[in-house]
Amino acid sequence: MSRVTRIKGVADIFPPDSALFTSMEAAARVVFSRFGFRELRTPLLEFSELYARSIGAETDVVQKEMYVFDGGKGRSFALRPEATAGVMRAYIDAGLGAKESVSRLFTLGPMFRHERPQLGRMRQFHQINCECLGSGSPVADAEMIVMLLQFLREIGINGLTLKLNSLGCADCRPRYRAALGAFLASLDADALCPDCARRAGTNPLRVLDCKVSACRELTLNAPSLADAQCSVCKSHFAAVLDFLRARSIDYELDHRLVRGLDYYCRTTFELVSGAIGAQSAVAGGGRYDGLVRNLGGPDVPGVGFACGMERLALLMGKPDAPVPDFFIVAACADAQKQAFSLAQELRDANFHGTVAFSVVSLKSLMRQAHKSGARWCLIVGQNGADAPAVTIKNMTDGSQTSAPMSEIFSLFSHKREFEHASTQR
RNA sequence: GCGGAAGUAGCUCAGUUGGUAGAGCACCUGGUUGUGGCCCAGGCGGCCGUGGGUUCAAGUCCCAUCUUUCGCCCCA
Repeated sequence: MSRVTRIKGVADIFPPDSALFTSMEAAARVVFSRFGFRELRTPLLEFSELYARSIGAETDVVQKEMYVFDGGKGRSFALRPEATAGVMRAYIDAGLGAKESVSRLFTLGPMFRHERPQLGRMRQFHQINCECLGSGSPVADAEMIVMLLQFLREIGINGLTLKLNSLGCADCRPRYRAALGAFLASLDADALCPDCARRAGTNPLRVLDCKVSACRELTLNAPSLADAQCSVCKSHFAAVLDFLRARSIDYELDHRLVRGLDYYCRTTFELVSGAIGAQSAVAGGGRYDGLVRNLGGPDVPGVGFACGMERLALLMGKPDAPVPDFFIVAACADAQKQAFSLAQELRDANFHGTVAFSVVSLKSLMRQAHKSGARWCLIVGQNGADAPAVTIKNMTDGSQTSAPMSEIFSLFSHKREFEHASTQR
């Protein structure tokens, strides 16, 4: 019989990693709610158009990486490749803009992109996402970054590099884009790498963060994005930096930090790690002031970020496996029913533990008990058939005591006394 | 879409210029033992990813193909 297989790029998350994901989600809920953020759960499925209009029809994410399929009635559906667009759609749908001046929302869950999988990059991956809609204030930008760092601290991740840049706004960025395009066109035709030669026409800003050293040298003399910005953008960015310095937050200005999603403007930021392989960006975000209006909603500004849970998990310490309170073995097949019932009584009293299923030798069962890591092993029905007795063995020091079945529950419930009594023997 | 590496026991991997398929862990049985742990012995377990080719003979050499993985690209 052929074996069923897993789709490439999707993962089964087993312990201990599943515990990492659970604790990440718990920490996100705790920290973000301190900042007044509420959890929003959006669908995994949206009309493809949503992403073309928000992320950008020409971006790699939309053109090459999105899972698109026929939704019937001539509509095209897509599995969400990121969360921001869906949150904007939900915000508009619910008319939140008319109900509150500022909306603070977070969402988390799986995203889907058809890429070649590698370390820290899956086709189904998981993100934690925060969006603050309704304020253009630099305080909102700074608060996002502060909140992100506090969340990371909460899950034990420190020492990431915060990179910052400003992309300008709808007024000044097109001017810069044109100037940069003209500069790139003035270079030798084959001076840039093939990718950049293509990008120079489609998205010249992306040439700035090409990793090929030749391209980087050529663009050293390119017009400066910072200089080209209007005074409003400049003072906005200066204010953001000011707030960060007020909290002694270290950052690096990186004028090559150009986000690949078209909707970003003004502040963009990224947190990178040198310890998790090639996919070093752990979190990224920025401001997207025109986005809601472009999707047919009110003209509200917004700022947000996303962080990749798989990449965070690579940076987190592995948690200790939970230690069960007890492990029960039946000394003979006749005792299985009593072992089964005793285990359930203990679980009703909030102990946690397991029963050995197998009917192999007692020696083998005891080996399993040791492997389980349980502090106590209860051996049922060992002392003859007449009186159902239970031997309680302390797995740490090997001491043991026997008692009738009827007394075991109270004995075990008062574990402290029992522990004390067992050391007396 | 493009590169590099790797597919052998349930798991981690050895396998010499081609010559009968190996170890450790895990599992089972027995022995030993005042921690039924540890330790010792034995047992169970393999279409050597798949399909072709060369050869008296292929895990080993050649070709194809699939899968996994690390990169490029892109992104979190």
